[in-house]
Amino acid sequence: MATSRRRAPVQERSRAMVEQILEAATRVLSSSGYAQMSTNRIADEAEVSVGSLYRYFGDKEEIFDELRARATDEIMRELTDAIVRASGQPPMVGVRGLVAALVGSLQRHEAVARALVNEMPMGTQANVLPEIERTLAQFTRMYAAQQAPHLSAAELDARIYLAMGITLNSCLRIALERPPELDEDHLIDLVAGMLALGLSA
Amino acid sequence: MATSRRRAPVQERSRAMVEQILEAATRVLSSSGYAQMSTNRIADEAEVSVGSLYRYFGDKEEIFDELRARATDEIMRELTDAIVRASGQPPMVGVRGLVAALVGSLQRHEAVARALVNEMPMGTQANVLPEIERTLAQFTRMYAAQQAPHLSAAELDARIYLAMGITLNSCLRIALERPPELDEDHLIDLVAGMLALGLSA
DNA sequence: CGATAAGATGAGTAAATGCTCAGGTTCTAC
DNA sequence: GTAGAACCTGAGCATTTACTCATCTTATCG
Repeated sequence: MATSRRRAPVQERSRAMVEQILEAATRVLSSSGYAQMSTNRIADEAEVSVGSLYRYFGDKEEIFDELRARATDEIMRELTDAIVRASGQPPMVGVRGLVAALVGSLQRHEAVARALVNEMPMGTQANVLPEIERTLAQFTRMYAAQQAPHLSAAELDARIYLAMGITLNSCLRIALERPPELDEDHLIDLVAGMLALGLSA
Repeated sequence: MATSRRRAPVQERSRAMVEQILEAATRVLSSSGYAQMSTNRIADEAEVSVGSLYRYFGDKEEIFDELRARATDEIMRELTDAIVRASGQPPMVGVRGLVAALVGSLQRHEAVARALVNEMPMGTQANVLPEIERTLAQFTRMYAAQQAPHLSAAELDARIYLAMGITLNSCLRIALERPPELDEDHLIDLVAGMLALGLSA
């Protein structure tokens, strides 16, 4: 096991420090991007020594991993909530709710989302946020099977593959870089509409 | 002008070296990604001294810029060809031709495309390959205005915004990371269909 | 040929980065 | 109170990176 030198904080003092470090990391990430997110810089920003940082994080990536894990958890929670709410509603309303939930979640985790999308080594958007994509794909498969039962399995796979990319990409763009003259709600409507049409037509 | 220390090669010898450097850079980029694409590594791979490299390229970015410029030029040429061919054909055939051309071009410039999408600092896919996106947007606007003249200007803007993201994202994914069990031509059909529908419906 | 420009070299520099460790402080439990 | 654990510090090491320059070689042309 312990391939990492990471220790778990046990006293309140150190638990607070871990939080400080993660907050500082988010700030650095947000303002300067992943490439500039060095351990020295994070320690500096957190007003903590590098040594302390390395007591609780085995290496640089573990810090980012923790940020990603936390963001993913929250997004997943909001997404599954949206899926539950969607199940009781007419198809289009449900899909729209999902898209809106995803956009909102990504906005609330801008720093991490941006880093994942723009600057992470190895990983087109397919490999980004894999947990989220899996959950989304599961819902999409169910939805498509219901709305378009005439499609073959291979056909379904192809459409889901495209729908995943389109959903993530569109939601990311709406959340992170929408030009102010375009209305957010309307863009969400359009995406939901295209997805519903593209999956079943 | 000369904010860069770059010299232009005048003898055959040095022109060949510049090519060697660019080829080596592509190889490094392809095998290890943008972050590992250091000047020392490129010089090593090209079997050329760092000093020589810096005689013809002001800094690291200029090397990548040259790769990008060359790739962009070729992709642009293929794209404008496809647009010309599209103009004589029925709408759906034209759109399909464009999508196919883009996928093919991106495949032929895998290393650069991958670097641009995955690892370049600052730039979601909207800002990637801006020249290409501009040309594509121009065509799309024309197409949509013809096929769906009833749409307001704002409505058109919103749809083009989404269509650009979807087109680039889908083409990149089809070109760079399509799972082998999904048929490329069929995916292209689906994308073209969704675009046509999404733009006018 | 001989002079000058173009080309090529690679050890070396300065800065940045990831990470360590010897040494000190604070907390906890008996 | 005191031993021992948990905690914290920051100078500094090893490595990597972008980039320079003194020095040498090759081409051009009158």
